[in-house]
Amino acid sequence: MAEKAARIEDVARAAGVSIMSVSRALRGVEGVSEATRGRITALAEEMGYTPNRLAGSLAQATSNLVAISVPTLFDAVFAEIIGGMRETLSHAGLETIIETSDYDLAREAAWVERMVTWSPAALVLSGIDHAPEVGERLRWAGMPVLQLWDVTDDPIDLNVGIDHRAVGHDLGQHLLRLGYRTPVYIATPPGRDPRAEKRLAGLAAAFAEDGVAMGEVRVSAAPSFEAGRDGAVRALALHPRPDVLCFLNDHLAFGGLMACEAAGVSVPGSIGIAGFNGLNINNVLNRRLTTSVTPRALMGKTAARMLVAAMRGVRVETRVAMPVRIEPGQTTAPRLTRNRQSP
Amino acid sequence: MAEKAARIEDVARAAGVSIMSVSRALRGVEGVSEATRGRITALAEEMGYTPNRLAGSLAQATSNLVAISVPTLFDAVFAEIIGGMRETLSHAGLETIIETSDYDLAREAAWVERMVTWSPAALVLSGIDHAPEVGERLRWAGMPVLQLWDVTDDPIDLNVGIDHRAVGHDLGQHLLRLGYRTPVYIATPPGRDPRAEKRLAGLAAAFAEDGVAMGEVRVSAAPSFEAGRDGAVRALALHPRPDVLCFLNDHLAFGGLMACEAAGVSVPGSIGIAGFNGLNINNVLNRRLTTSVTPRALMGKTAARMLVAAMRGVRVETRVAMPVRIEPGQTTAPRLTRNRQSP
DNA sequence: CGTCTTATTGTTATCGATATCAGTTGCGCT
DNA sequence: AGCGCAACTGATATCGATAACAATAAGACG
Repeated sequence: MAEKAARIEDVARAAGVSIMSVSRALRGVEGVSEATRGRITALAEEMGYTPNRLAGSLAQATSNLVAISVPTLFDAVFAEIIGGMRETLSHAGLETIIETSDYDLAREAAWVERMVTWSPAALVLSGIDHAPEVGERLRWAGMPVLQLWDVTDDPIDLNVGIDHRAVGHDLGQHLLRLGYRTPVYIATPPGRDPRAEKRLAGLAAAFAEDGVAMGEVRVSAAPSFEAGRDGAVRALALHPRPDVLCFLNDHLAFGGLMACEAAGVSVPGSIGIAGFNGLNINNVLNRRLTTSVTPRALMGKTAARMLVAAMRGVRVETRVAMPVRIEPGQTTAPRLTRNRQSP
Repeated sequence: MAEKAARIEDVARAAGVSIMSVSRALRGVEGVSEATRGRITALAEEMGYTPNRLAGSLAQATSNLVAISVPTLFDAVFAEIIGGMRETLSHAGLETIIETSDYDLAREAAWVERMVTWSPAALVLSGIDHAPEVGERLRWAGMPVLQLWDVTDDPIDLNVGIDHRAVGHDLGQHLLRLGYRTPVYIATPPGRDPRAEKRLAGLAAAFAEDGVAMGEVRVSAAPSFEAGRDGAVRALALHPRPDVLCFLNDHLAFGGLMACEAAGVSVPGSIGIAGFNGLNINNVLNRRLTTSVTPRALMGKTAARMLVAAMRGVRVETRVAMPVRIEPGQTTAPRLTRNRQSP
């Protein structure tokens, strides 16, 4: 029948001890003899007892929940970061509760407000740009807070990410070295993804250092394959025609690649294409995109480790900027010669 | 400073009423005059009071958490289903807590065991195949349970999904109609994804009904672009060479498409490619794959609505099988004529 | 052999809310 | 004026655990 779940009191009664002994025995806390601990553990197992987390968390004023906010799960990037965190966290007995903020800072702030009432063991936010009240609220909340994916000099608490501006700048220098001189940046409208704008700023700065101006094409709101395709179509119609298309990320870049192919524009023969993230779709493309490979799984793992350490009161390093490697497109080398000769 | 968060008692004291009045006022429960309710609400707002969910859930023996288990988040499919649920759930004031089981039934079972101690408002499982103890445990747990993505005649409670065997069967008939006679199924090893095996069963059955036998190629454990590519390479080496490659899903199918392209095998001129899911990568491909479009967002939304209704005690329909549409590859039509002429 | 540790176990208060039931108060009615 | 009922409001128990402290038992030691 619908037998009620066993409570700690039931186990205590069955074992003929007080509930405190059961509590101590099952948590592995000292204060019970090994003999009774064994007896209690066996009995609890047998009765199918699982402690009520709500009660336990309330009493301890802290739960085993790690609350994570990401902008979206549609982008494999955040799924991979979360995947990277997962093993370490679950190994430490922590559950993850995930929010997708859809790049909406107000929504993120409201979520933070709701989450703290769950007394999470730790809180993870994506990026370093938040609604003003968030930092204030969390700086003194008592739990470890980790800002992920972007880096800052003034983190709320812990911080693991990549320097998006530097990534953009590196890509710009890479493309300049290959001889590109008419770059266009293709992305969704600004205001949504601050990281993308930082990359653009770095990219534009790198080109500007060589006196090269960068064009911009902004497409529909959702960063999708289709957006990349549409952006590329519009970019190809520009005069003068760009010699390299820099996309917000690999998704858009792939859409752009397809558009170029459809338009009969050879890649990278007559136009270069650069993305961002190093998604594994690139591994099977016959014309690989130039991209910046972000260490997503490692970033997640590092973040999780820092969090677990911080929960235990250990705080070795609080800021980690991870390296990003530029992966050249498969056939970008030939351009170098050709362009050096005829700039 | 690190001022403690306001508790209900603080609000009560400030308003000069009992904590019960505050509780009633803020929950919108009847039993307080509109005058005092207004005063309390304003004061709570001003003091930045947010009720402690742990305490509230413990007292009510039910939380506002909806626990969702999916096999993986790397596959956009489950991210989209969750996305579809999200709006409806958050509108109803529910938080979602997500687990990725990595297709491991034991892990799913352990998670269920842990989750029920959080007194979730509802529980969502992916698929209908579970460890034996799971159904037993949940059938009498008191909370709504929804099985997602697959359908069954004997659900634990609620069920929304698609009939994978029928999907496979439909695809088989579709491909037969186009004249294909040497099909090969390319997938990861069996035992991991029961849905994929059901689709295969349906597919093979459809071909068998026309006396056509189907080949099978099994590749590395992770269902990735690379797996599809590798599978296609192996399939192309078979004798006789298959005339159509049916992949586990669109990811593998895309990898396969790239492999064919690289091998100079024209698609769909000399070989057909079929995937599953109707991911939007297909929208930008210059050679569209044949695929079965699964209504992922709608499925999520439907599931969420059924759950919310069930929580309110309303139980209109408990089983929903959603339609799946076959989307023909862009240029499969010509094959029809050609193959009919020379079978 | 009595006292002092130390290990083990139990008792009571607490976490921050909600449920239940017991007062109050005000008002309509006869 | 007296009565009854409804609308508010509050006091107390409860949810199922943990924290802090008290009590008991078992050795150690002089």
